[in-house]
Amino acid sequence: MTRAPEPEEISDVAGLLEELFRLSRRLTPPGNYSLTVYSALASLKRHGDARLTALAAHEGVSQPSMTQAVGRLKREGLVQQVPDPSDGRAVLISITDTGLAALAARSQRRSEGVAELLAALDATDQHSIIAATGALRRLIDAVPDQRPDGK
Amino acid sequence: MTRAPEPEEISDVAGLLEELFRLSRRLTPPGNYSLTVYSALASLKRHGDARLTALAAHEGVSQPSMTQAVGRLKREGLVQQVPDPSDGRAVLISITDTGLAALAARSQRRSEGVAELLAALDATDQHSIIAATGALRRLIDAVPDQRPDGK
DNA sequence: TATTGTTATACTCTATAACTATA
DNA sequence: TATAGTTATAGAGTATAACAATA
Repeated sequence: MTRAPEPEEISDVAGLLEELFRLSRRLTPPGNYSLTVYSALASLKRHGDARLTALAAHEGVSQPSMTQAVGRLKREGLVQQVPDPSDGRAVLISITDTGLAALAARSQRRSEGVAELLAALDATDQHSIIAATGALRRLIDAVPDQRPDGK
Repeated sequence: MTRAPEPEEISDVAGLLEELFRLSRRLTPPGNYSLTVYSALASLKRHGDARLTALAAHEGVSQPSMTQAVGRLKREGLVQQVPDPSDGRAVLISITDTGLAALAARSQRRSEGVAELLAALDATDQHSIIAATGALRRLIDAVPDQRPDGK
């Protein structure tokens, strides 16, 4: 049980990740915020306040894209943007109570969708998925933040 | 080991799916085809020829969106589109050898990225992810195709 | 000079509505 | 009438390039 993953197992995982995107979209009704916007919001909740550049690097989008995403969140009161007292160039983005509530509502809806899907599986499958969530989260955390200029 | 999943476990899985999108984007260099385009292409390979409407329903996008996606794939020779002999209104989309090759090249690149990420995990995590791939694929297959009109 | 962030501009993806052709 | 698909149009998301302000 300590052998290294075989190439076929790795490509299985890679193919799976591709298909999971489809699932992720289906759990996101159109008309809501984009996946990126929510991902950024979730990141602010999980990791605390962040600079715009750091947020863009973490989400893997360009700085201007994040400027626009944050602009929208700001207009709708889900985040606040304050100047960084220690650096006149920088701004700090933080999630508001409204933002936390929006995130919670969305999580609730998504959980309901996932619960329905899980219910279609047998107990063995359910438990192997649940057993793998921690590992998958660590897999995601292994994704390095993008360097702004790709250097 | 046969108890039903608890609410917290379900929301863990749901939260994970949200974060997977970030990973998915990071595995997709910009400038390539969109995730949807590749998802449709993979679906054609896996399930065989399909009507445009069926493809749109399976991917969870509108019919016009799929018309455009297929149009692009057609222009670049990755799919073929032929009239359905049994129904003059319908068309059948099929993947070409060029399309299969493009899919294989992309899978190769993504597998390399996934291999790097997996290498950052310990053996226990690696194996719990690999052990869950079958179950996760069945979870995805449990997603119903979208009705064109949402009825 | 380098970094942080915004503005300008263009392209892709997506949706809804209106349309054509066939069942 | 209903269904399969396309065309028209608009809005969101994204990128690169050029810019302003600060370090």
